[in-house]
Amino acid sequence: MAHCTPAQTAVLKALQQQPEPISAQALYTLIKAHQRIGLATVYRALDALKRMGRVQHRVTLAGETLYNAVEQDRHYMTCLDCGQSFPLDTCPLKGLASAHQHAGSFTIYYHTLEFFGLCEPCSVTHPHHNRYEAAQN
Amino acid sequence: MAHCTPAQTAVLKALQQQPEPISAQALYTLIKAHQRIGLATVYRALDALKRMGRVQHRVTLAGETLYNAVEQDRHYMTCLDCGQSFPLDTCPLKGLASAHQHAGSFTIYYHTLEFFGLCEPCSVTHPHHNRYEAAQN
DNA sequence: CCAAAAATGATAATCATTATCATATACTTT
DNA sequence: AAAGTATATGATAATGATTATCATTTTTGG
Repeated sequence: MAHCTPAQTAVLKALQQQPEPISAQALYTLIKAHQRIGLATVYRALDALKRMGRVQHRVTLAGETLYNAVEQDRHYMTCLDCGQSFPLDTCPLKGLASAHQHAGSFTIYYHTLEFFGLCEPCSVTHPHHNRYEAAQN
Repeated sequence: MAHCTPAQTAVLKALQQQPEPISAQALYTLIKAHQRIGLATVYRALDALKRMGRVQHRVTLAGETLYNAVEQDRHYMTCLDCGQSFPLDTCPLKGLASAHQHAGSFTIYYHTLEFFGLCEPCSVTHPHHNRYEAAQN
């Protein structure tokens, strides 16, 4: 197997058209509206595309797995309190050459990067001081 | 609820002693050997600690969820072919001030960062050229 | 100390994901 | 082009990490 199957192509193209990361189930529903495809096939295609370095996944704080095409290099700041993810304007690794091709003997296709903390509204409700040190005990 | 419960403390301390990220199930087995604790409690403690910013999770390519204490700021390069994760020596965001405290109005507690690609042995078996462009079709 | 609230442990339930298997499709050989 | 072989697919059953449930225990606050 050295090329993309029709199903994998359909999955990749659908992902490339998504404005936001999407779940496997939602992707299945989306594609199924236009062509015959099985849920298992969507999962298999996603897995294959992941291993090809074309698709990446991110698991949210709530445990949901979301997929996106790797060329959509998007990063988020996720609030630990309300769970909202705020997209960053640019990739923080922009200036880091090693992030984009090689690190030592390792060939890099893509990276994942996310920040976790408190958004402004939540840090007012739950001041940094109390929360962080409370967990220290 | 403004402080750490005994179970949460046990979970956090166990995590802080782990040389590597660990699964919830393995953590449960580990702690249970020393004290009475339920599996559901381990999961609840992990979730609470995650929301407190003390614990983070990472989901491997194989779908396994691993947890670590956030002070163990470790990053990996993961091979898409063999699935092996190679730890980085230092945090690539070391020089990025915004990564460690504030980004705009967002208070940052921790970040996750991982690179995906091919390790040297696998890139010999599966040259970059063929794999990447084959998926372009 | 006591009532109320929160956390716990055992275990059943959930559901995203994967395994199974018959069939379809793609690839290779004749 | 046909036949043989290999791979992928779709429907659906199975899986297992994780969460819900509930009686009980522990913690909190007055």
